[in-house]
Amino acid sequence: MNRVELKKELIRAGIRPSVQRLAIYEYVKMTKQHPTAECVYESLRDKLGSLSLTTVYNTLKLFVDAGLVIMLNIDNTFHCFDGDTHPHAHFRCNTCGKIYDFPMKRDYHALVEDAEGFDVTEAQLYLKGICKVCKSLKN
Amino acid sequence: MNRVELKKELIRAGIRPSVQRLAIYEYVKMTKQHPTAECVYESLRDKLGSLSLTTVYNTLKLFVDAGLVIMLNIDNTFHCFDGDTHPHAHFRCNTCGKIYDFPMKRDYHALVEDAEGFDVTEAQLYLKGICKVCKSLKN
DNA sequence: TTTAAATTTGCAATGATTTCAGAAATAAAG
DNA sequence: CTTTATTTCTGAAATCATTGCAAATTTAAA
Repeated sequence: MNRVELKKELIRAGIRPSVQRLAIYEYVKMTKQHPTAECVYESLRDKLGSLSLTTVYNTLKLFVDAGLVIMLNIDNTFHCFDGDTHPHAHFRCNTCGKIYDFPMKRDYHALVEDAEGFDVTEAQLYLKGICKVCKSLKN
Repeated sequence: MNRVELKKELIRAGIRPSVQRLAIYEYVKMTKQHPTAECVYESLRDKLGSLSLTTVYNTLKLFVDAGLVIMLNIDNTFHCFDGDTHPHAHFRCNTCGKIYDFPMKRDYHALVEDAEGFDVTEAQLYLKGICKVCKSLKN
């Protein structure tokens, strides 16, 4: 997806595409990582003339509220952001800290009983353990 | 489960059952709520002669590391604790903030693909939305 | 009882996140 | 092209759950 497309998405979501917002949106959508606000800030502060960490936080919150970006809470000490809003699980390696995307076979609805009367608007499946790489390094 | 049983559980887990530890363990195991550390502290400080918030944090961490208690990260601003270690999902109401337990039909393994080579030791399914009660209040 | 180890405590420090108020940029109206 | 209103950006300060630390207390063993 190119910058023009991304710009349209922001406008469609009712978000005015300022230079900073577009840059942040592009970064979050394009990276395969799951960056923190700090990470976004560090990556863009040079490319953009100026950028403040507060703006990054505000902007990411804006995106999350608009449903354009997902905020991950898999690590209790900080938040990560994921530009991929399709349903998928997240695995966090307890050794290296890396976060992996895992496809989900079924909708989370298939998992849960007794949800009658409840409006489930959001679901997160968090997995933790040891990743492939760290596991092979041990042997 | 009574205090004697709970005491045995702590000893079995290699945790010396001090007065504070046993009280905290009993509280977390018995309540149907999902209390925060602060909440545990407020509930027990009077019953126990003295108790410090630090002790509550330390003790809960001890229990979590021993696998006796689960730490929930469903709300990004604070942690809740759950004495029920059986696999189940958690629903957090965005309106009233209450956390509900949901039974899970299947193991989380049934959900995830491409987990070969990964050791998954922990899984949490977090659901968010509007609960039954808040939904009915709206109408 | 003495002694050493484990536990608890209170307070200070940490660090990610949020808030604030002013400055700058942008858009809309005249 | 101005003026005006609105939005956006910014750095600094504040917030708040959690942790670090060293002293005080309790427990267990000898």
